[in-house]
Formats: sequence, structure tokens, C-alpha cells
Amino acid sequence: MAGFSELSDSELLQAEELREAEEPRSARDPDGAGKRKQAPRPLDRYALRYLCVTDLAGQSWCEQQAVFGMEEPRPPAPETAALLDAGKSIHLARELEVHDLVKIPTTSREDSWAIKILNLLSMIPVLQAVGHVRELPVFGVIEGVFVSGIIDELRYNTKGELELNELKTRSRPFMPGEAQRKKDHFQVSLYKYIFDTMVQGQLKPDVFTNHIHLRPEQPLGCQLRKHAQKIGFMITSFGDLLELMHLNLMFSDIPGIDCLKIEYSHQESSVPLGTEVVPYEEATVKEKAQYFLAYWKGQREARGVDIEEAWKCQSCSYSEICDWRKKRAEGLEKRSGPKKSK
DNA sequence: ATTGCTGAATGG
Repeated sequence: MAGFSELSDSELLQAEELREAEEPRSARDPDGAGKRKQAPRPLDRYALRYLCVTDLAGQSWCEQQAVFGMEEPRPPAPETAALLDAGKSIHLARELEVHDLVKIPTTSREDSWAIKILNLLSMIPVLQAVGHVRELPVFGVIEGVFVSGIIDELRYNTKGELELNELKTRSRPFMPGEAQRKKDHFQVSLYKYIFDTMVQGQLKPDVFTNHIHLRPEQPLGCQLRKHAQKIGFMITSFGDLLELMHLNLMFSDIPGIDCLKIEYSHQESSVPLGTEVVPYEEATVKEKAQYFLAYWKGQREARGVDIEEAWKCQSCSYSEICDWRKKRAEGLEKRSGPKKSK
């Protein structure tokens, strides 16, 4: 509590958790009413109005796993959970080095989205003045799908370039394998893609109303308005904020990201393991995004990993219900040929 | 919509 009460001019707003009673998914459609004409696209089936950057990155690891994660979320295995927790607290500690967290009560969906947008807007002048921010939110539309994410760290380096830095902490003291690096490269490339389009002024107010179905006329909560005012935004409705956001991004004079870096470090010893400079290939990023989003738009079936990456299944909590894995095993059996002839 | 609708990322 005490840690969160200090206010500074660079603070991160946080939606105060208000959990409502959860409704089981099965109770939503008690079947029978509407006859199915066509299978809905996965986005609609899971009632997803947007995807996160890490959802797409997760697809790069194993698409089938990412899909299971949406249809029946399961907690990770205990030892993985410990790893994630360790990673989380390291990230939080780093975040607190640069700004405080402030809890803001919310009463509407517009309020919670307003918090994310205010966080973004409040970080732009800090980036320009201090030259360094952490946990910067990004929003954009890729292939017609709204995508949201948070950039770990953004700074102007000694060369004056705008540099993205993503910290990855590891349990074992060496660099990750190819599959993991590929996933991480895609993750940071997506951040750049979204960030660049955002500062080009492409994040228009109607993106939030059309894709997320937020109401511009919705008045923002009192505490939220007070806070917005403190960081220089006089707003009453959510639409006011959207207009301000668009103008701010258009005229903020922020360049695109020049340089993408991933820093791997050992969790226990915090020994740096290596830094990867990720070459940004826009065409490749677009292609991959298009391929992964095609699944969510119902344009193709989900795929699991190929036999070469079957080792991933060992750390997957869905391995025993995965048909892709089963079919792959069956196919392998067939191909292994007539070993025993009677 | 009758009603209702998600912090993202954490690591492998």
C-alpha cells in the first residue's frame, strides 16, 4: 500500500482489480436456439476482440498450444510457474526504478482502456525529456485485427537512436535455443511494427470504437479524470481521450524504433548471457503476422509443432489432450514400416 | 446483444 501512494509526474496507472463473478463458458449458450450455419471464426468463438503481442509470439512457439490456452486456460506446471514468478518480480523491480504504480478504481471498460492510453500518453514526454521509459503500451491493427502489447524498455542510445530493449531472464545460465530466439525476435519485431504505425498517427479514435466496441460518449470515472488532469489532460468522456491520443501521437515528433535488442540474463545470478540485435525485416514480420492471424480469422486450421520440435511437448500442459501430437505419433508409427512380419 | 466481453507478460 505505502509503496503505491506516492505520486510523481511519471507514474504508471493501474486498474484496481475488480473481479466479477465468473460465469462458466458453457452457461452462455444453452444450445438449441440458433442452428449453426457455419463454424464461427476462432476470434468470435472465443469472443476475442483483440490479441496480445505475446499471443502471436506464443503461436510462433506452438500454435496448437496457443489455441488450447484460449479454449481452456490451464496453469503452467509448478516448476514453470516458479520460473515465471521469478521473471515477473525481476521485471517489476526494474519497472519501479523508473516510475511508481498508482491504483485507479475503474467503473467501466472505457475506464480501463483509458488507463492504458493515459499510460502511453504520459510516457511520451518522459521519453523525450529523460530519454528512457519502461512498460510502454502499444496498440495497433494488423491484418484487420486489433493487437495490444507492452514494450519492456525504450531509450535513446548514445548514437541518438531510439532503441527497444527486451529483457529475458532464464533459469539456466546460457543462451536459449533457436526456437525460443525466433519467438522472441518475432515479439520485438511486432512491437516495432505497432509502435511505428502508432507514431505515424495511424491509431485513430475509431480503432477503439470499431474493434473494441468502446463508447466514446462514456464519461470517465471521477478519479481517472482527476488523474488525467494532473498529467495535463482535460477530459470528461472516453472520446475526448481518443481525440487527444490521436493528436498527441501525430504531433509528438517521436521517431520510429531504430534498433531492436533482446538481453538474456541468468535469473539467479543476474549474469548477462548475451544480447541479440534483431534485424528488422518488415516484409517477414508482415508475412508471419498474416500467417498467424489467418488462423484466428478462420482461414486455416491450427497447426502443432513438427516432429523436429516435438521436444516442446514435454513442457506443455496440454500434451495429453493434443490431437496434433497424437496424429503425429500415429503417422510416425505407420511410416516406421513393417517391422514385424508374421 | 436480452445481457456481456480480457491488464500483457512472465519462460520453455
